[in-house]
Order: sequence, then structure tokens, then C-alpha cells
Amino acid sequence: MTNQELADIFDHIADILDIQGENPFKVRAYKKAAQTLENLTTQITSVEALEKLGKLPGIGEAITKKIKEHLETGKLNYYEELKKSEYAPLVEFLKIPGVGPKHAKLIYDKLKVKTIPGLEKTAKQGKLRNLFGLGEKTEENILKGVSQVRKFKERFPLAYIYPRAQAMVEELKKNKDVKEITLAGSLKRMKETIADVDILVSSNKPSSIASSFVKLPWVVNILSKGKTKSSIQTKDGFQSDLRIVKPDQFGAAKHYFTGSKAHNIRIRSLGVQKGLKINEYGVFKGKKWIAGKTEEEVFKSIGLPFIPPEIREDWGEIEAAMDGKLPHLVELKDLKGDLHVHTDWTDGQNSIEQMAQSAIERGYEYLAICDHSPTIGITNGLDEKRLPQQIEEIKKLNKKFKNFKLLTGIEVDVRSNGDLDLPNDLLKTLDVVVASVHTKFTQPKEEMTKRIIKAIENPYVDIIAHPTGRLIGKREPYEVDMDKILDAAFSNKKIMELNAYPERLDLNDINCRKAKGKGVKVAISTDSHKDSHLDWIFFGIATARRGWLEPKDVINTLSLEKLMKFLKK
DNA sequence: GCCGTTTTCGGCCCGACTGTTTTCAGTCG
Repeated sequence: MTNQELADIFDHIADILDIQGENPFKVRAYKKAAQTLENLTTQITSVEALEKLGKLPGIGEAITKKIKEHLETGKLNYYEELKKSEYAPLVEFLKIPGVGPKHAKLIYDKLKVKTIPGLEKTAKQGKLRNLFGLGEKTEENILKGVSQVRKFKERFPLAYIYPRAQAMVEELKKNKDVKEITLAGSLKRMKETIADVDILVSSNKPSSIASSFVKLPWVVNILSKGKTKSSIQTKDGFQSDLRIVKPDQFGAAKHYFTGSKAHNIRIRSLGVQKGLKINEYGVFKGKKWIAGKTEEEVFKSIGLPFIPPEIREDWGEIEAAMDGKLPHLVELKDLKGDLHVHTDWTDGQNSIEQMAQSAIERGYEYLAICDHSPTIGITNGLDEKRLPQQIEEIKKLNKKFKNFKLLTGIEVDVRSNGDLDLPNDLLKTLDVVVASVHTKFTQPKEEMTKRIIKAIENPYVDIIAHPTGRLIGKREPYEVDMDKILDAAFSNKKIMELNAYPERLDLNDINCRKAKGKGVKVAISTDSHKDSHLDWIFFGIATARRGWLEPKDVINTLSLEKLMKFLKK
């Protein structure tokens, strides 16, 4: 039972209760508990962990008891009973935009419809419009919503959304009535997957902005258009929401629309304690506006320093801010090099020299060439004959550079028994050895954990690449005991990779934070297979920041000299 | 259901847009 599975149960409970018409604060309590569990950095696998559990935000006596019951018996009676409720199937309806718990219940109570296909049929027959509170328009919207649920995926990878969102911002900037413009929401917080694109604009002519927005070239459907708020769907499959405020309100609005929701609730509650009201228009004392031009002003009003967007998740950032212990998050400019790239010696597209040139253009001091080893046959992996040849080539090239060095390396495969597919005699001649799992992902958790720990214990291995093997939206992480892996990494002074390849982002934010907590250093590397891929470091940095990493936690912020010392080379 | 430098009871963040019920409930973020 993972935290995520427990979180899903409480989330489901909240939805069923909501449809049943339970006390909305009780519903919110379950939602809050689900969120806390989802964001936890340690797995709740033991009953002992429960001692600390009750102290977590939103988890009190009743929910602790429920978690305990589930851990001990493998199920939760309350949940099992709730699932038998005639309203339980209606949770599906909540996925339809515009349908909430009240309408779901109403539709079922009056028409006994409880499936999405059934709902579609009923709507097409024109039966919904006769229900009290619903009309023709709502019926139409529900039909649209049903087809949308089919057509639109739930979330998109950050790297898919980000460039498209930037393009929308650039297009909107052409409107001269835009004073300030920014991305907001989960995109501003750089979550690894994004449901929709939030854009915030300050302007004295809101209607002009709204008109530009709904006329953007990517728009396929206008969902709503108002003076301060509009929503569209784009041809790329995602929704985008625009908010427009006055220039003096921009900071308060930016804070508010960046979220997360949990963070905002905390901030607003702190405001209430100080007799302040905080909303998207500013900070108010009574009816008097006292702050809100910048985000800094909003934080300052409740006595806090600026909290970076990436960590606004109510994962402890507010407590850290109160104690003056906010991390100084790592930035792109802190990085001195990339420790994992491929070339045309294996499955990369550019030569070693071209990769070096691109690294130099990005201001790096070093670049580690870590091509594949023999096991990955299709990549033309380097064997005992070709790897020494590549090392020679790199040595020759290094004579050409000033203030820059190519590091010799390999991405060596970890076999299913934990052995590496190149001999130690060869590995010890390299500057950087990155070890990774590319085969037999379905091993049981214990075997996989042992396998990786064995690689960590090899004296010539420096870095474990993409430690969970997940591909966002395509492949779940393999089963592995991350706590044990990190403990082994710490005691062997080994580095964990944060692979910045857009579909990997592995370690993810939560595991980065866990690594930091255990004192394990992280390498943010792109795994580039092409010179332009070096820019993907952007998403690696974003994930590192979400994981609270500081320059001191990241190994490739070290100068070449200090790096080589750390690697003992 | 959670929580407490106002409280172990009585609160719980706040506002915009839509559609429909002509004064507001439902949904969303």
C-alpha cells in the first residue's frame, strides 16, 4: 500500500460524501488528508510510522485510525461500505466539466442515471432540461463535457505544455494594453504534469485583453469570456484560463493564481489571524487595501519572506519561512556542467566535438561523455574495444579547449543480478561512471533494490542514472525501496541522478527532497542525445527546485577541480 | 473531520462566471 493509493482512497471517500450531500468541511477534511499523504516524503508502510502521522496537517484521530485499519487488515470498512452507496458510481460524473456533486445527485435522484454513456443518452433525449435548476444550456454543456472527457487527456507533461504556453504569452504581449503578464498555476510551480495553462495579465483595459485571448490562433472552443476571467480550449488539447486584474493588484493576483490551493489556504488563514483579508486583489485591513502590487508585499503583510513558486505546496515551506529556514534553491546559473550526454558513437545524433561546442556555448566548464555500454545492442553500445578508442579521441579533443574539459565516461548497464556489463579495469580509467537499469523492469521490489545497491557498492560507479526508470505518462516507476537505495548511496558516497530528459524527470521532486534529507548529493543531467537537448536542463532545474535542492546539494554546481576531488579522480 | 497565542465547540479562504430559480445556487480555480 503506497501513500498514493491511500491518498486515492481518501479522495474517493471525499467525492462520494460530497455527492451524498455531507458537510462540505468534512469533505474538505478528507481531501486535505489525501493531499498530505500524496505529498509525504516517506512511505507509510509500518504501523510505527503512524505515531508521527497524527501530527501531520489535516490528519487527526479519525483518519489516523482509518489508515491504521487499512495497514493492518488490508482494507477499510468505512470505505467498503461507502462504495456500496447508490451514489458511489456518480463520482464518474465529476470528471465532466460543469458537473459537480449537486447536479450529479440531482440527475441520479430524478432520472436514475448513473453512467456516463447513460448520461449522454439522457441528455440527447432532452430529458435533463426539465430538471429543476437545469435548462437547455446546461444540457448542451453536459453533452459537450462528455465528449471532452473522452477527447482530452487529464494531464500533459510539463515539457509539452511549457513551450506552447510561452508562445501564447508572447502572442498576447503584442496587445499594447498588456501591462504585465505571467504564467500562473501549476505551470508556474513547474509541476511535472500540467492540466491547464493559467495566464495572468494586468491591464487598465480588460475587455481588450479578453478579446485578444479568445482570438488566439490556437483556440478551438471558447468556454467562457468575462471582464476578468476567460477560458478557452486549444487545438493542442489543453484548456487555458486567463485572469485580468488592475496593475496595483498584480502581485496579489500572481500569488493567488500561482497556488497551490493548499498553500493559499494556509496564507489566507495566517492573514485572518492577523486581522487581514487576502484575496486576488490585495491584502485588506477592514475595507482598506494595504498591499498587493508585488508578491513580496503579500508575504510581507503576514511577516514572511518571499517563497519561490516551485515550493508553494504546503509541504512545510510556510513553517520554513516562519523560522527563516527557507532553502536558497538551485538556479540554472549555478550549474558548471552536464554529467550525462550521448554522442554519435552510440545512439546520439552529434559528434563529441559538436556536443562540446554546445556545452561551451552554454558557459559550462565540463561535459561528461557517457555513451551506452554493450548490453543496449540497438544503440551500438561501446564495448571493451571501442570505449578505449573513444577515450583516446576525447583526450585529443581536450587539447583544443581552454577553460573547458570533456570528461570521459560511460552509462554502464546494471544487469539483473547487479553486475555491470563492463569490467572494473576499464571503468576505473574513466572520469565518470554512470550506472543504469534498462532491462527487466518487472523484477520484484527486493531484487531490484538489491540489484541497484550492488551497483552502488561497486567502487568505480559514481552516479545512478534515472533511479526509478519511470516515463511520465508511459511507464510507471519500477518497484524499488528508495529509502534503502538512498541510505546505500549515502554510506558509499555515491550520487543520484536527476535525469532532466522531459519524460523522465527522475528522481522526481519528492525523491529529490528525500535524497536531500538523507544527505545524498544529486547530479542534474540531461541525458542529451542531441546538442539542443542540453537545454532540457531547464526542466531538471525546475524539478530540483521543487525538491528543495540548493547548490550545495547538487554535484554539478562544483567547479571542475572540486568535482574531480569529489569523484576522487 | 480537523483544529486551537481569541476557542475542546464552533468555526473552517475567497471570488468570478454561468445559467436559471428574478436574487441565487452550483461549479471552478
